[in-house]
Amino acid sequence: MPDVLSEKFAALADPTRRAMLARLSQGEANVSELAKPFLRDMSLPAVTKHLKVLERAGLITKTREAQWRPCKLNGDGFKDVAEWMELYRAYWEESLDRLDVYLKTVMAKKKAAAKTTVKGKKDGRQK
Amino acid sequence: MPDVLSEKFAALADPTRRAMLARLSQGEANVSELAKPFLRDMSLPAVTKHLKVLERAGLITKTREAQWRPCKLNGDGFKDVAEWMELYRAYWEESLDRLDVYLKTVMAKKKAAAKTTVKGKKDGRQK
DNA sequence: CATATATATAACCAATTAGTTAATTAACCT
DNA sequence: AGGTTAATTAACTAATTGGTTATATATATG
Repeated sequence: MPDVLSEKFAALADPTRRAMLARLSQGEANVSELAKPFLRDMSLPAVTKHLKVLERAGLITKTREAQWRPCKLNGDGFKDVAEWMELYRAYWEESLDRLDVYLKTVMAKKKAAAKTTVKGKKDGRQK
Repeated sequence: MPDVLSEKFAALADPTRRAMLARLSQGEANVSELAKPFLRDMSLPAVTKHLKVLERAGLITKTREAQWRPCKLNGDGFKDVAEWMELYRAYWEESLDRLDVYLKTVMAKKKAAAKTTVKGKKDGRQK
């Protein structure tokens, strides 16, 4: 992988790894703790590999404590991803606005329909 | 790819595709317009493939207009990615805070050092 | 209809990924 | 020293990715 950002996005493109991040957002955990929810689906070496991907991407840090390897989220590592996302905020918020507008129109129509119905016209056709 | 979010992150994990999104954030463009900056590095079918990845991930939409295929950003498609990122905002902002605190301490120390120097004590040692 | 332009598909290939099992390292505990 | 627990490394495999070239489709135009 050439650039940092691609490496991070690639690391995030896996539900197991995202679940691990979610777990780590609750606090530090060592490898076997992190592995536990996944050992039905995959082996421990697979978990080790996933953690290595997250570590190399700079999204977590792994330290040593006796035979354990406590991992924690590296908040700093999320910054450039977040920053990249910011570039597109306008676009998804715009579409939130559009949704908002759409919902308002729908509601307005429903209200109007309800009103006419109440008034006895009962012609609820749209369009 | 199983889940939507993984598909989106995977789509974003490529600098060519991110560049295409950047281009589309400036406005609609058809395939050959989008391809132009990359034709030194790759063929047109490669570009088509990248666009398909972005389209399947729901990050762009492609329409038809005669023999052209105008593409545009699908703002809506960014929402769930942004939403996922939000879950971690606290963590990267926390580390922004830590940086901020760190910088403030450094600055405070520098100022203090400068002050004592001005007062003629010229003992600028730190720590 | 013939041709040019814009784009997509097919068939293929090399590199990477996500997993496996088996073996290895490291640290602790009697 | 010997055993147990925690984690990693090695060697392998199947599936996916990102690219290729050659071919095909679709639309506009002379």
